Amino acid sequence: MPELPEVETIRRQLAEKIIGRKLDGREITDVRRRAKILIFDFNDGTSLIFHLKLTGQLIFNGKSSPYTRKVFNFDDGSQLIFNDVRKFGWWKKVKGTKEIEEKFGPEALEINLKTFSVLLSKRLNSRIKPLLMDQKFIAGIGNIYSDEILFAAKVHPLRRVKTLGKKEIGDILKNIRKILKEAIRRHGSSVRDYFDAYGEKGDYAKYHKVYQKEGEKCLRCGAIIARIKIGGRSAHFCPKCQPYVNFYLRRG
DNA sequence: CAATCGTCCTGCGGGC
DNA sequence: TGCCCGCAGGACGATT
Repeated sequence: MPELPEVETIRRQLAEKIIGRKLDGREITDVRRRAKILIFDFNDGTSLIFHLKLTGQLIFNGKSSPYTRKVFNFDDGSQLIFNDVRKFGWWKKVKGTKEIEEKFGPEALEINLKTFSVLLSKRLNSRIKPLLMDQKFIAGIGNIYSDEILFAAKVHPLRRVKTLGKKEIGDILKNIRKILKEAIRRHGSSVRDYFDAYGEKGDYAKYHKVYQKEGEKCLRCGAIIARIKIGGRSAHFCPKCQPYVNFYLRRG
């Protein structure tokens, strides 16, 4: 479920609520995010890290439910509830976060065009959608936003990197920034289980243009949105706006 | 290096 | 109506 915009929304909300509060006597000094991982730093140098995977929720002063897997009790009586229907999510205490943070590629909202281009040039035979979702390549993008980004950039999800022109690479990066930022502004996409740290839904799903729009008309050209499987995952795209190109095109 | 598949787990919605 | 099957936003490891 949660991709970068959803985790970032939760991070911002929790930072406001829990920095300065204490868990078991240790004070929270910072709430950070790396890729889709949420990090609470404590004043003793330890950290508590979370991955929400598909259905995890972290709700401040929420009420517990049959899907509550953990309740974190702050010293002042407030609570943080971890719900997780499918139980794929996890949390753990660590002494430092360096090792974990180094596993990921650059943050999607921090990478510049030069770095992005250099990284792409090392993966010329990869298909673009799975690559954008590869956290070791670039961190924070999942299935929803990769579909939306590629639609906005007019790039077919199966295109191999070596067939992409400079303009297309620039358009992909521009839309990574644009779409992720807009989604953060809308508090993320509530497709099914996602709720923010206040237990409220994000608004961005209603701006999705291709994700879960199979059979609907493309808002840009009127063609019918298609869905295919790529490595077991659904990819949604407009076959007319995002034509499949299997050879190099010189495009400015 | 690239791609696919199985795996963790539960609920929901479509189709019959 | 009711049941069964396939599918779901993530990510890892094994295999080819």
